[in-house]
Amino acid sequence: MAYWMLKSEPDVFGIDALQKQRESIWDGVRNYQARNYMRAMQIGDQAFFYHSNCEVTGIAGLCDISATGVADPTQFDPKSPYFDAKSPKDAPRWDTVKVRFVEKFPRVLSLAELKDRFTSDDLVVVRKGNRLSVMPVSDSAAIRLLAACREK
DNA sequence: GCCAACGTTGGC
DNA sequence: GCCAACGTTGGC
Repeated sequence: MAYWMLKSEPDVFGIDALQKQRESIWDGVRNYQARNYMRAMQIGDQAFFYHSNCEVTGIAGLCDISATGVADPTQFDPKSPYFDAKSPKDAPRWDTVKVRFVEKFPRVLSLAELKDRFTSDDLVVVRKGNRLSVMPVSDSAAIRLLAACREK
């Protein structure tokens, strides 16, 4: 089982929304590196849920991957901001995964704390200028992260 | 294939 | 709102 980190703006879709819905398609990713990571995901992998662009940025919860190889429907929807006219219907350019809620942490582990406790080699998300919305997390970093996230 | 211009992300 | 970082686009 592998670990990942998924970034989202909580005003658009945050850990509370996922908890309510239980499961959701992770749509709207339009970056090839991020897509390639999603293509490498396996059912049962776990992903840290990171809140970006908000009051307290940091890790808010945990989810797992419940489906892989899902074509992102927004790429074919002309009304969607994520519409991609160049994506062939028979070979969708943007596929994604479904995620399931696992847990919400007692508090958000802030970016400042992450920078305190982890180096950019441990965790891509603390790297300055990092804009990737889907990132791998090594097993060893994931174990340490889980423990840190569950502290009160 | 290079690179400048431009748009977007995201922390602060 | 500012700005650094970075991806994409398009002219050449």
